[in-house]
Amino acid sequence: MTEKYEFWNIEERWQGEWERLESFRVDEASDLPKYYLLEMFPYPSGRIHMGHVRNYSIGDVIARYKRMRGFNVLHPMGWDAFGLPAENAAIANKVHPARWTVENIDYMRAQLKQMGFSYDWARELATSDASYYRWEQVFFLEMLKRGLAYKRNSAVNWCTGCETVLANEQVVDGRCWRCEQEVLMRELPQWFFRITAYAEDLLAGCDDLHGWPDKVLTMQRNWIGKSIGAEIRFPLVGREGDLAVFTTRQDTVYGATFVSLAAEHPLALELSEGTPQHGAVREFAQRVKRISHSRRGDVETEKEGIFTGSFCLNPFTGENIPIYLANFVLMEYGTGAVMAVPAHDQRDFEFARKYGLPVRPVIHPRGATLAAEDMTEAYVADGVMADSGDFSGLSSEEGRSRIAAFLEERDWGKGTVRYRLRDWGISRQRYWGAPIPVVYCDRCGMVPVPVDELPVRLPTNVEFTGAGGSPLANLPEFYETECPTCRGPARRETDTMDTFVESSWYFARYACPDEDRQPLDRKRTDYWMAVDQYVGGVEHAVLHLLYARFYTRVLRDMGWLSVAEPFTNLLTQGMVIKDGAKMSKSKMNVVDPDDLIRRYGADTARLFTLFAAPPEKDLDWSDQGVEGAHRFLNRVWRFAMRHRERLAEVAADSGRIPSSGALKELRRRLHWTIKKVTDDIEQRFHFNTAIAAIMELHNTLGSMSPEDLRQEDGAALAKAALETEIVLLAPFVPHIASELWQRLGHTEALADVGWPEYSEAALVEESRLIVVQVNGKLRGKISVPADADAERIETAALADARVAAFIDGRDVRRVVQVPGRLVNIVIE
RNA sequence: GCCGGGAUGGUGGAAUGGGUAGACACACGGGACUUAAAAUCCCGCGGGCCUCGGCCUGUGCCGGUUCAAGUCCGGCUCCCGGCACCA
Repeated sequence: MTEKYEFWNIEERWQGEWERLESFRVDEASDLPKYYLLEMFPYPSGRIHMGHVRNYSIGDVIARYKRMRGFNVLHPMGWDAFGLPAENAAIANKVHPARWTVENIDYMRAQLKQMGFSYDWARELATSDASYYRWEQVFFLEMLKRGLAYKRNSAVNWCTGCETVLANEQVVDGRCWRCEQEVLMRELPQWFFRITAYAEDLLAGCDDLHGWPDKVLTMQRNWIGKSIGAEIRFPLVGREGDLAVFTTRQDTVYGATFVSLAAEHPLALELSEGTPQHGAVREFAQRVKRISHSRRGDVETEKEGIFTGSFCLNPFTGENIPIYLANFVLMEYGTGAVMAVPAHDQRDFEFARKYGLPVRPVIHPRGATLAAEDMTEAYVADGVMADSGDFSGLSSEEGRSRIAAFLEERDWGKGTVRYRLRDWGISRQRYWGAPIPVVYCDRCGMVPVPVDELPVRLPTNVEFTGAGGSPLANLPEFYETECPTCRGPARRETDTMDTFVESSWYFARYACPDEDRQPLDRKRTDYWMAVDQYVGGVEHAVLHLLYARFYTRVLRDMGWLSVAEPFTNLLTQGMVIKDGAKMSKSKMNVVDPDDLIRRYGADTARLFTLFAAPPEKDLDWSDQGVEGAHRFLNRVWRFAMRHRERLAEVAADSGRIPSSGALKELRRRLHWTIKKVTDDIEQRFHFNTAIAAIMELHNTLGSMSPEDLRQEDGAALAKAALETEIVLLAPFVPHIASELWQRLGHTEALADVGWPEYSEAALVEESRLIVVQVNGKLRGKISVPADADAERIETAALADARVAAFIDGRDVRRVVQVPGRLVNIVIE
């Protein structure tokens, strides 16, 4: 009688074994080369979903594979534990965010253990622990000292209902996502990280990230958005001062017939002072300022503006040109003022036509001349400069560099570079986040909390009502404090940090999670960093991955790390799709990992998610596909159990060349499979084709004749094939593989077994199948000895009966050979 | 609008430096075992024609390069993702 595949017992037993033996615990005292594999840590939302199963299955294959290849593999797991959902749960269910978070972590940790992922649990961390965020407060103070953290007034989304700041993602159609009240823009003092100081470095660093997908690098480059151009100062008419504008098209400056300002521009109101339109200008500016950024940023919004009543001088043409406010000019980019060139910018063109401003073409396409009256849209391409003084006749490109030089010569401006990247706003008017460690004193102003008084802990006795803004701002026990400098009364900062700050350095903390005297232990981070392979969803292509790159540079400059780039290689996995849509509660298409584990086991769940698609593509969920994966594991199990006794009688041997043809084929396939699986994992993480290859090996093994199995050499080869198959399966389905390995009589842990080697010689076939084409079309197949030379193959091809029939006496013009594969006979 | 990525059987997907298109699996059809069902095993499975040995055709569409194109080049169509009034 053969025993059944009782996955529930097997999986529980091996998970217990790995835990008991601390099988995946690592330290720095190892002679093996290090390998740091990391998957993006989860937010403890309650339970794991299929996206997690996929992400962590992919990571676990790589971790287990690298271990078998002889690496000292760091594979940690933790929790991105601060964030809004905990607070919302507190409001809705009257559960404290800390308790909600801890309970979720406990449940999800158990789920991850049930999946059999090979984490070093000794390094587990949760970002909401003071033992984690205290170090973030240390970093903050250091950044403050270096001018990398600063506070300034900034326009924010303000929900009139909840009386709180909202992230851009929380504004839906200009309304609050939760209470649906109107969202307005409001100026509030906010904390920022000066990521823009690293814009050029972050951009240049992209060129060296050869292990990242091009798609992600492109997105990062676009996000940083470098523009090379010039700053030009337009002197104000009838008063002191000037207006600085930024342009990338200084070659069009002779066509600048007005200047447009953002509503937030410091001179916006001043310039209309004392003019009849002052009231109208004020009203316009206020109206525009209140519109949320998402709505103002809409291309469809009609271009609108108002004349300020003032003029400035275009220093190139000597003309006085009007100054307008315009709703499409952004204060955050450039200088908040643009020189308007209607003939060569589509927005300025529309604006000029609407308000009757002059359109003056100063760039002509090669071999043509533009006339303002005939233009129906702006000519935005490069061309030849005209009506541009001494610069006329130059190409746009040449003109740009000449004018930039000319600006500096005359001190009218200079060539300059601008980035779209903005400083990172990290203030959140929220409870469940890391407190920003500063206090405000009436006498001393803003004072950092001294390092030895850290951490500034989150208070626990908090009411969550969902109204009246941040709970911390309503808690005198928290914000009433004394000034560290003068010991007078002071008010504590009640903003907390964006949760993206925690996830910007957790990977470094995994190197030394128990370090309690300093944030990072340079010795240990130097050993483990950078992360050799990072795995996660592509949705983090910009935010998290850019913040982490920035923060790593900051930590390097502060001396905490030696590397500039945190992640050497990046694998972005696709989404899990069912019935044509991403799995989500609202779509009612969620498959719960718990159900899957209960019905089929973790190995089946892992196998299916790895087999159904290559990692970077979206994965189409299929219940029947899961069944299929489960059936395969059953087949492997039954085969091993059925032949266990026979195989125990022989020693595994795949070196010897067996007698029968079928066995020779099995031996060749065995070695080929090792090569195929190794290459698929090593070179491109294509686990689906690796698993397919193992299935093919199993199919060949399974169709072995009873006669071959009775033979000594047959049984020895079968044993080698089965054991190799189990070892190759180990990274994918570790429980069943471990169980079978043990049942086949091995005492050594499968995780410690080395990855199998293949023999190049064993791949060579005795005879090869050569495809014969006539004029590029498949006409026959011939079998030739492996060592046959080209001449012999050609002769054999021409002699093939079917091929001869197609040639049918016609002249052979040419014969093309692909060595060992194909012959193409070209006839007239 | 700009920047990426993609389109291959009924389905998910293979084909890695142009060289047998459809590996592996799912679904489906037929058969074996069974009193029956499930499970398992075997056979078939792009389309069309067929004298059953084959023949023609086929990788979104149109054209090109090549002895040879899913793969390279030019021009389209549609789908997905990101950014989006960035001066």
